[in-house]
Amino acid sequence: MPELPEVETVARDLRAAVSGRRIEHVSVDRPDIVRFPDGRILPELLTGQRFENVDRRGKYLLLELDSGDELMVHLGMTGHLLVCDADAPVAKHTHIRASLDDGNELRFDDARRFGRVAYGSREALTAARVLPKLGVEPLSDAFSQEQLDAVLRKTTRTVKAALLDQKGVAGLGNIYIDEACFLAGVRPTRRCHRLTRRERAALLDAIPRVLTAAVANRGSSVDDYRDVWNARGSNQERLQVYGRGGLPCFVCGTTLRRTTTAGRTTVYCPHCQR
DNA sequence: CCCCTATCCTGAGGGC
DNA sequence: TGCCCTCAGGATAGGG
Repeated sequence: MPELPEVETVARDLRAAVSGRRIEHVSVDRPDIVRFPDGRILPELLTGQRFENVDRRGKYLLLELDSGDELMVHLGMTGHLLVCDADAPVAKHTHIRASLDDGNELRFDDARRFGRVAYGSREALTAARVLPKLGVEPLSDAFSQEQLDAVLRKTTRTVKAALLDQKGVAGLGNIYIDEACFLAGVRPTRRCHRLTRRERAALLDAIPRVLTAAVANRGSSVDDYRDVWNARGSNQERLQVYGRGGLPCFVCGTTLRRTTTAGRTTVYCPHCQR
C-alpha cells in the first residue's frame, strides 16, 4: 500500500516524466473515481493544459497545471499512476487516461478503487474537503521533537493509532509505523502519554530514517505497488517486522508477535520492543 | 476525545 | 477445477 516513500517515488518520477507536457486528450471511464468536481467534466477541465511541477503532501500527489489549478491524486490501496506509450494495451482497471504531447499517456489504474482524484485550486480542494488538513511532513526540517511531542505527549491513544492519524504526522501508514517502532524499540501498542522522553526521541530519530531508506529503495512493493514505469521497489526486502508475524526477529531471533491495534495488523518483537 | 466497526472494493490464498 | 470464505487496508462516517 502506498505510503510516503511510495508516493514520493511517484512524485519524483512524475516530475521528470510530465512536467512541461501538454495534455491532448482525456478519457474518464469511471467518473466516480473523481471526487471533485463532477468527473464527467474532467476532460474539458484538463485538455490543453500543461503540467508544471509535481508536489506531494503526506500520501497525496498534487500535479500542478499552468492554470494554477492542481490535479490531486490519492493512490489508496492499489492505485497506480503510470506513464506509458499511448498505444500500450490498457489494463483491466484503468479508470482515467490523459494523452500527452510527447506520445505518452498518463494513466490512473486502481483495482480496488480506494484511490481518488480531484481537480481545482488548492483552496477549492481544501474547501471541498477532498484534500484534508495534514500534519507535519516527517522528512522536512519542521519535523522536530516539539512537533512530535505535540502529537504524542497528551493523548492516551496507542502509538499506532496516533501515527496512523494523518493530522499529526503526514504520510505514515501501516508498514512504516511498524518499521519505525521496531527501529525505535517501542511497541506500537504502547499508550502515547506513557512514553518516556527517551522513547519519543527514539521515534523522532527512527521515523525519518525508515522513510529515507525506503525512498532510496524506491518504496516497498508488498502489495501491488508499482512506480510510474510499472516497476517494483525493493524496500520490501529490507522490512524488519511488517508482514513477518510468527517469524523470527532478525536481531534477536524471538518470534515476532502479530496483533490488531487501531484496526490494523501490527507486528512487533516482544524482546526488542518494550 | 477516542475507540471500534462498517463501508468502499478486488484479488489472493486456504479449505474442501 | 472451482466455489466459498476470509483477509488485506486508507480514509471516513457513525455509534458508543
